[in-house]
Amino acid sequence: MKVQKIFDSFMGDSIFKDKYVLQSNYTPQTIPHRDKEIEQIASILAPALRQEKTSNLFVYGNTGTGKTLSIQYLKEELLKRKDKSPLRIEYLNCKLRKVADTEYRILAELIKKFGQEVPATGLPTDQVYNKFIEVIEKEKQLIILVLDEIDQIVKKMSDSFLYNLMRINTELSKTQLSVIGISNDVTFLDNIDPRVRSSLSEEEIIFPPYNALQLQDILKNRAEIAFKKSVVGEGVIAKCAAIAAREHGDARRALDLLRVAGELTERDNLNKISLRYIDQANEKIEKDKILTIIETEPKQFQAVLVAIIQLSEKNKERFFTGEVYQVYQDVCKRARMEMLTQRRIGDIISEFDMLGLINASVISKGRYGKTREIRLAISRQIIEKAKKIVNESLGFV
DNA sequence: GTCAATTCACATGAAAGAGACCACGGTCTAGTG
DNA sequence: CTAGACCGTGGTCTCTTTCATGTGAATTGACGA
Repeated sequence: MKVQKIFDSFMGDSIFKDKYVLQSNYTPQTIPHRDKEIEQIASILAPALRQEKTSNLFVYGNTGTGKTLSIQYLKEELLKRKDKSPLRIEYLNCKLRKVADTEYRILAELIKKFGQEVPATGLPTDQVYNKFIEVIEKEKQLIILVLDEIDQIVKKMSDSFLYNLMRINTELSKTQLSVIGISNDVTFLDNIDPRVRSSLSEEEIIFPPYNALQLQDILKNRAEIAFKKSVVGEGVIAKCAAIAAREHGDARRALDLLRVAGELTERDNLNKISLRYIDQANEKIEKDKILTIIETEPKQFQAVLVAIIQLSEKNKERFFTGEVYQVYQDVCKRARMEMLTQRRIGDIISEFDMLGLINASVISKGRYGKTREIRLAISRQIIEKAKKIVNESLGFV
């Protein structure tokens, strides 16, 4: 039986010793090549141990450069050392949908961390605000608030929330609050209120991308714990590192690559990861990412995607917003669904651009107007799969 | 030929509506003593 | 008398629509050489 075989191979020797080490939520003991940054941050945060308010800090760097990891590490260390001093460090990721992407929800989440509950909705925001202040003022303490992906806050709402947050110290009598903002987009500092900017980035630290050699180091460290001996073939780590280095030095990417390559190897019942599995892994990651995005997208978005795919199939490479809208209207008619306005479709298209499903750039065709030039950014094989998913979900056959 | 004005086809912004969700407080109802 | 059911009000949140304004260069058309 095939099933038995599959299970057998899982029961038998795995090439993994501890796969968890390669997952993104794993916190390693050491963080290679980040000593300098960690030291800098440490010296900024150190006053907290003496009950002094620390400067607000803005940490910037691409994804997978160890920002979050470093902060988490320092958080642990600080809390270890704090003795009885009333220091609290709260970490909050502002990107998590449905958890912390509005002012209200962030406050609610923070209040929850301080051990109180607020309803998910229904209260006026300023009431939640007051509640938050009340909660943190209950006892004298020093609070360091870590806001990961802080750029999302500004993107989704205005910067007024940050402004309030920066100002909140004036409303506090006992407690003091400092903020650490983590972002992978520096440009976001440019479009926020200068007052907020200057107080948020009292201190600024940049995490540069890892280069290929550093990535190799990181991978080696983890691979030793993650895999059994002599599982990782010649050059495998170097290749993972090279691919990830090409993509902005993203360590998370490199680790994913290694993990998926391992999984694929295991699935083929081999006990040594060879180079060709890295390529496979690279494809698989890309494909999975795109397909899950497509799958989870709402119907209207899928309809737009259908339109884009149809256009790219017949009408050569590039096309424009207006064309997409026309085909989209057609798609809607066939699927018997409501049509959205062109205004909205424009937004949807730019969201696709952000997701990386398409490449779109605004161009001017002079006399013939200004529009977005759109190109599908999905490879052929994935398109077929994507088409299937989307057609099914819209009820086409 | 040169130069500014024109014009297109949208982009981009702001505001506001619709519909879903929810908390809160007041009123009504039925069950209890 | 009281707990619970049932409303109405007022709040948030998301997705949209409506209205308004912006925009970059090909085209046009007037102008001067």
